[in-house]
Amino acid sequence: VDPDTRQRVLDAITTTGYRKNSIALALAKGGTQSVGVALSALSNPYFAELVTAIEADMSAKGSTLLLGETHEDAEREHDLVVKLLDRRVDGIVVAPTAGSAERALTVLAASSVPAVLVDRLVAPDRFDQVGSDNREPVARLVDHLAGHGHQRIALVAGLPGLATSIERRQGYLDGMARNGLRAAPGLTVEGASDGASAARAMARLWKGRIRPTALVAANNYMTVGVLKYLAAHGIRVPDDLALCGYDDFEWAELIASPLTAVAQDWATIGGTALEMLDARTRSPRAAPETARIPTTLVLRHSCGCTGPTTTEPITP
Amino acid sequence: VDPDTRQRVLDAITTTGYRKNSIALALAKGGTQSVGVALSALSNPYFAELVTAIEADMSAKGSTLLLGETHEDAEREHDLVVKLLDRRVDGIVVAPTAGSAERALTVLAASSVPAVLVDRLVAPDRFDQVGSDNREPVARLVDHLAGHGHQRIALVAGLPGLATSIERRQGYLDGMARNGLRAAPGLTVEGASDGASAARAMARLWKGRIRPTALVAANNYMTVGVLKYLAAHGIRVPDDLALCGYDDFEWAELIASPLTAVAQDWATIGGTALEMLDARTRSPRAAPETARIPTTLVLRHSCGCTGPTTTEPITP
DNA sequence: CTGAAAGCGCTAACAG
DNA sequence: CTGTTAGCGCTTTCAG
Repeated sequence: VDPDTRQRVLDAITTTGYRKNSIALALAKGGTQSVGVALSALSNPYFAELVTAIEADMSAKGSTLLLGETHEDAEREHDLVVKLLDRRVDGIVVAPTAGSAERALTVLAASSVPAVLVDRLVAPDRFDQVGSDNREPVARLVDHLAGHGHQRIALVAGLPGLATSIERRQGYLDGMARNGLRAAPGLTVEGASDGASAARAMARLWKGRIRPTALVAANNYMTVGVLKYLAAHGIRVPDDLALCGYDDFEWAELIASPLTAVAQDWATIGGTALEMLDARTRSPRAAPETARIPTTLVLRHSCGCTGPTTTEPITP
Repeated sequence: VDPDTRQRVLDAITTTGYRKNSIALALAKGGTQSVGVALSALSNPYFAELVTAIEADMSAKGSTLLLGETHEDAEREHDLVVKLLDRRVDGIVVAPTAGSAERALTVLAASSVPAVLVDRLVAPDRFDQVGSDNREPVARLVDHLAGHGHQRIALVAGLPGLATSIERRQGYLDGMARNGLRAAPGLTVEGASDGASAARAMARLWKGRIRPTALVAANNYMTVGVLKYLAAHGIRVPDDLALCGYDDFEWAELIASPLTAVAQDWATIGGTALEMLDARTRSPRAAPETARIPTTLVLRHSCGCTGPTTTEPITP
């Protein structure tokens, strides 16, 4: 370009206060430089980590994040996905709720927009997916509790139908089996993945026929619900009941008996999700890929351990 | 419309699998049915509550949320705001960082896009604003501590330059003054609004010339940082040091000594922000308005209280 | 009430 | 290397 003409244009830009119109740009060339994120758990603390990771990667690429909440409801999730598609996002990241397969995922699969499933990995054959390993970590929690001598180890399981709930429950069963322990039906109670229902589930468990001496809670909210019940009823951790949870959180070390938990690596999950979106954009017909991100076992005191906190990677 | 023609069109829509193109729609009629949110604290837990509230309102209106993180950096915040403006969002919600006035806010004010400031209320004359009351609640925390007989009450203050830090510090000064207490300079230490710096600040305080018997921490992260320091050094709460914090959180009741804290009403803040955006869209030239949302004092045990948790509204 | 045409702000493919 | 023109998919305006 002629340096003179260039300057003339640049001047015009500044004097006019010109700003590009991303809308017109998107219409003209197709491609909106944006990706949609549909989460079923906006209200969950770990959401912040995941979104932060995704946002960081996207803003580095000059792209924008469209965020929507599905409220763990297949219908709303479907509407959200359609809305995102209408907005012509370049890609979609979704943590599918129970029942997604018949609604949102069908629409997504039919569209040609790159999509990746996070956290709840329900369609390995149709979508790229990335999430934590769920099964082995819970089995390891059971191993650990069994190692402390516990035999009646209970599980407060998450919302039935969610992939994570199912996998973690399977891990519990694995753990009990390989430690020669009987996973009596009364030892498993179900909640709705939130604190209140976990507290109710805990009540049922405590009043049940076989009272456990140890317990694993299937996610952070349920751990909190259980802890609140225990605190309210003067049940001491780990003396009266040893406790482990899936999901670590910032305050886990500050609670009365510092929590032993499985920590997920959300930053890596978010980063991987975007990489997968990229890869799919480049080669749309490649075979779908599923990535399981390793977790970390954080041993504090609620399980019965004493001494300083230790950490160990869990490899599947 | 002729019912016959109507049917013909409807049929065409379903057979073609037609979907509206929001991009073209936006270009043609102007107005994108979207609002941008620029937060300096994506990583902060209360962010989830705020964003959830905003998202809920927006999705009810069929609008979409564009989310961006500013990393507490005026430059990045500026770039984000420009990007959002380029995308022709219908409105912008921003929690301004220190130094915004010269960058992002200038751009925003020059644009004709409705904007509202949340949390950090720095420009009452130029923007609509909504956030919690900061000053009186902290003063009330000091009142409460003084009521327990404390005289050397310390403050772990937040990042200098942030409106919230300044207001909360002022509240501390108010409280000390009206209880006839001397706010010795050594009793106030500054952090960067995060846990690690709060822990360092706490160390300085504890090793300082006048050791406090009570303390208020300026936000949730700093409270956590302080708690970690105390736990690591075997300092007991509230026996060795009584503690109160600004910001309540889910696990506050589960920590070793349940935390006495000021709870913000994020749902109302988010809802109000969107209402203000609406109002401004309707009447662009109305005078800027600032709303202060009342907070709640949650009395647990870390302050020295015993017995059940009580709650009281704080009116400015 | 229907069909055709112009234009939203931009890029891409052309002539000049 | 410059200037012009034709769309991107939609709404709006205007004839028919």
